[in-house]
Amino acid sequence: MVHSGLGVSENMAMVSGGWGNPNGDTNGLGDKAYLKREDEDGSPQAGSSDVDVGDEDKACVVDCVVCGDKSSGKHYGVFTCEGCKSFFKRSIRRNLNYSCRSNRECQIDQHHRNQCQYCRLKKCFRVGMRKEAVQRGRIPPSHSGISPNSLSGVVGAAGPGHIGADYFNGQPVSELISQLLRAEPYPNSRYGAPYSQQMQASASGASVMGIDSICELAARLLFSTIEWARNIPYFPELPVSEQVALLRLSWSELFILNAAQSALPLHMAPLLAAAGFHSSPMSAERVVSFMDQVRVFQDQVDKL
Amino acid sequence: MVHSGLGVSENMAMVSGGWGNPNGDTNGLGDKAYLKREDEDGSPQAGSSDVDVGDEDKACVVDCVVCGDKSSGKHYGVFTCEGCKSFFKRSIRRNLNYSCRSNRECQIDQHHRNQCQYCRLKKCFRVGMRKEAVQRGRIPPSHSGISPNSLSGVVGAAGPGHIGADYFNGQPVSELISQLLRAEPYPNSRYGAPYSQQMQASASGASVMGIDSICELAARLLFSTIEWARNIPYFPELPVSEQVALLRLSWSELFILNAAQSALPLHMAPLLAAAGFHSSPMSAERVVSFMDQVRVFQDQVDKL
DNA sequence: ATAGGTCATTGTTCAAA
DNA sequence: TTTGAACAATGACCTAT
Ligand SMILES: [Zn+2]
Ligand SMILES: [Zn+2]
Ligand SMILES: [Zn+2]
Ligand SMILES: [Zn+2]
Repeated sequence: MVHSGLGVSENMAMVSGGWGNPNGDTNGLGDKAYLKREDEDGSPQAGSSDVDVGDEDKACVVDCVVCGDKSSGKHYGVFTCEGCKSFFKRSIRRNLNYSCRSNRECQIDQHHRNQCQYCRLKKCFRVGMRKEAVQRGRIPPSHSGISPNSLSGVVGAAGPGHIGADYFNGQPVSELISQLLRAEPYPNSRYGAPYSQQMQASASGASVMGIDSICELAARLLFSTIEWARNIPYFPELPVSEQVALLRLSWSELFILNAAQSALPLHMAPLLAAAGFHSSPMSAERVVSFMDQVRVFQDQVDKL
Repeated sequence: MVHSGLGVSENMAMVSGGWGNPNGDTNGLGDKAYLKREDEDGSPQAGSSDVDVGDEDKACVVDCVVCGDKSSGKHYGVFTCEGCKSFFKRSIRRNLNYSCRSNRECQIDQHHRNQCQYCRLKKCFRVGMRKEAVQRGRIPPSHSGISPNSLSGVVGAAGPGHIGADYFNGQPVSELISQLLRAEPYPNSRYGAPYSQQMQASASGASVMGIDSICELAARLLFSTIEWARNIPYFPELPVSEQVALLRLSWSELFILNAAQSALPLHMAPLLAAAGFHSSPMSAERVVSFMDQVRVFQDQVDKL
């Protein structure tokens, strides 16, 4: 990899592109200019190659145009270091607005680049970094934040001391959370012991539940959900008609959530497989009828 | 179909999917392209894609069937862009398994194709990209590196550091290996094209094969296995009674190996699930009978 | 024409400041 | 919380058959 034409500088960007003009992008057509591998040697006429390293045999590295640190290639249009690259990306992604406590003339170099974010971003734009080259995030943030750690931290709010002053409807929030935790069913109370054991055996691949067991489990889970709702703070105070209306609207979502919490099989294949594993002989009509019900259930799941 | 009060506007569509675009999008074009409804059933032969803007009669260029970007020709069976081509190749080569953080219904277009790898690969299969077309990497001109060490133990006299000098029954080992390679069936010859595509769609979760397709596939696989045996060196020279005896003793193992090579579903659940997905009405006796056969087959698999 | 490969430039991650 | 070194993914351009 010999980048012969190393004479790239801020002047170069202005001359060659013309589209270095930042805001005026009329956006005529699909501008997927990012990733496009540009031709080196943009303008052979550049007789006055300005800052070019005169000895291309010795130094193939180019310094960061923003801060002078060692660059790791071109980023968003110009040669920059990893730091300026990440700083620029974060600033654009989150649309951050900085402010300078001085005269907005802070000098940016490797050792002072973190002194003033405003002037650092300003220099990023000045040297030609293109904000439209910053793409959007690829993988959405995995909101797996319901880890028990976070819960315990909130529940133990009495300890740290700086929380606990919040009230909701006259009750401290910590007490409401405690009520919600108490409403949470015990792991083995939802299903009878024999069913829990069957589920574990099934999960380990030893056996598969039969149709009757699955129906029984679903019924128990539904009752457990209703019992859970009756323990939610302020829920029992509602008129019964409202309680029923709320449950009718949300029972399916609650069912799926609780099933997921209990590792109940939700997919088509395991449920349908159960039909094949019935130990006692069963009428063919019963099996097919069960399958139809499973299919209807799957439609409900898909709509969530 | 309830989901009444979600109040999702087109601007907030992406946000509801779990990823909040933190700011006003910097890409100037306010495209609502993701509102476009995807249709595209499993007919890959549909040369006329849905994204044409009407001037397809004039423009010979065809857009990427997956994301709508400029396509650079047919890749793995359909017109795709370079990005989707490389993405598909990487996914198949490294056997990558993605997961969707949303409802597995992410819209794939040029600007959002990197948002969800699961849904991008799913759409690749939906539009008919064939994973068999992804080769194993550049085949070496002479002969690949099937390590002769394992064979050298049987053949004996394996000098370290040289190959090609070993003989077996008067034939060079390299020639025998070549015969074995030639005996290997082509990826698409084993099943008819429609069945291969059904298998892909099934693997991607789009649909599930029916009972008839599975039985047909099993029969084709069995015939293919016998044809393969007939091309093994020295096998045809055996007496026919010996050939039959060998096949009777090993057909089940060979069947499982070939099925694994072709990613044929082997587990109970997918097979039994097929019984629930038969589109045309079928007698209940037929379904139950199929399940019994699946159970017998599973016993054979367990004995391996 | 369509396989495969390359690698600059994007993305993300996560200790350390 | 912000920074930036390290690693992975993407895709425009290229060669081979
Ligand atoms: Zn820098
Ligand atoms: Zn400043
Ligand atoms: Zn594409
Ligand atoms: Zn998705």
